[in-house]
Amino acid sequence: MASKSRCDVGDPAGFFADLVRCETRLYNALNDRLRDRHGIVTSQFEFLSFLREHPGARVADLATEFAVGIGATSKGVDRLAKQGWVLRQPNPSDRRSSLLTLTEDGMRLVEAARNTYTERLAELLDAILVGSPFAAAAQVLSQLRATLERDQIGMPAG
Amino acid sequence: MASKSRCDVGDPAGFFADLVRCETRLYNALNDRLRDRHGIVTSQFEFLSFLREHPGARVADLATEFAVGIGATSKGVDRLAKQGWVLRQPNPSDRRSSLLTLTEDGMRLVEAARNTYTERLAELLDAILVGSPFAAAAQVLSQLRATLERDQIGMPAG
DNA sequence: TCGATTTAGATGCCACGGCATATACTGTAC
DNA sequence: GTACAGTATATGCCGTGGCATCTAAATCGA
Repeated sequence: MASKSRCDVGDPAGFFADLVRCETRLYNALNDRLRDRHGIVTSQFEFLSFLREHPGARVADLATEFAVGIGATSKGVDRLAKQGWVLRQPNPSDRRSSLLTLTEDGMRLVEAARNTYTERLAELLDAILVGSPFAAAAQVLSQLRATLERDQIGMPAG
Repeated sequence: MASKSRCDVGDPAGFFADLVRCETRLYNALNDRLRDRHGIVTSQFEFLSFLREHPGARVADLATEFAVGIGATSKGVDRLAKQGWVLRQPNPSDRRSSLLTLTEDGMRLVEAARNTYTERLAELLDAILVGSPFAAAAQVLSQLRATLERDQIGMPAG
């Protein structure tokens, strides 16, 4: 029902519908588990995780990575800072921006949450990982993502 | 970078990250185009489109389909009704619920928006549809979606 | 038939993102 | 150096969703 796959070109609408539904449900399921165990939601985990891998990143870097508006990103960082997980340090080479780093608490949190996240995600995707052309799907999504990012498609205004 | 694809099981986290990023950007891009041309956003188009294909559906049917809370769905339907696109008709066999249908205006709107939607989506996915194992990816997503829906994973509370 | 449970949906409060705008700083032209 | 365009981000207003709660109606049990 979902993907009718006409011969030439596939079914973009069906593909996209499946994409959105999967994303929604997986995101919700991860939210539940992360909130339950660590008191954060997936979007917060993603911010923290990015900062763990990119210490000293700026607000704009987060906004670009996640295709979220700068304003929303700024507010999100504010909330993480208010919880004592993220530190804004003045940027010596540009006083308009701050360099963001995880605090000790933030580091501990993201390490713990990462286990939960990885584990839950493996559970959720387990059924699909075996006996499916999973690698092909991963490659398609990876390539699609790269194209969208290269062309800056879907970046919000603010 | 995105999907490192270990041999045995793939990279669930990378797969999911790509999934979310693609969904975000495609959704944003469709929002822009639909808002510009028809004054609605993708979530509204999806509701209207579902009602076109399922006249007489109830609020709970929309909530289940889109994995959105019942409360939020009720409010969304309210807004569509306030615009004169959706009609709530009393359900003769259960007075707690209403049967939802599109008005004439709603039908005209969804027909027009569907062209925009399909066309823009084809543009966005065009690069990926050629020269990629697209069918395999579609199949993986379709199967994943079916599994998540069967197990009612990721349904919000309200 | 009547009370208890369940179900459908509506509503209130809150968190969060989009967008527009304001603010502070930077680089550039003169 | 000073005005001016550009950049980085912070803030305010609004729309929307989650969750908890409320009501009405259906269903179940004795």
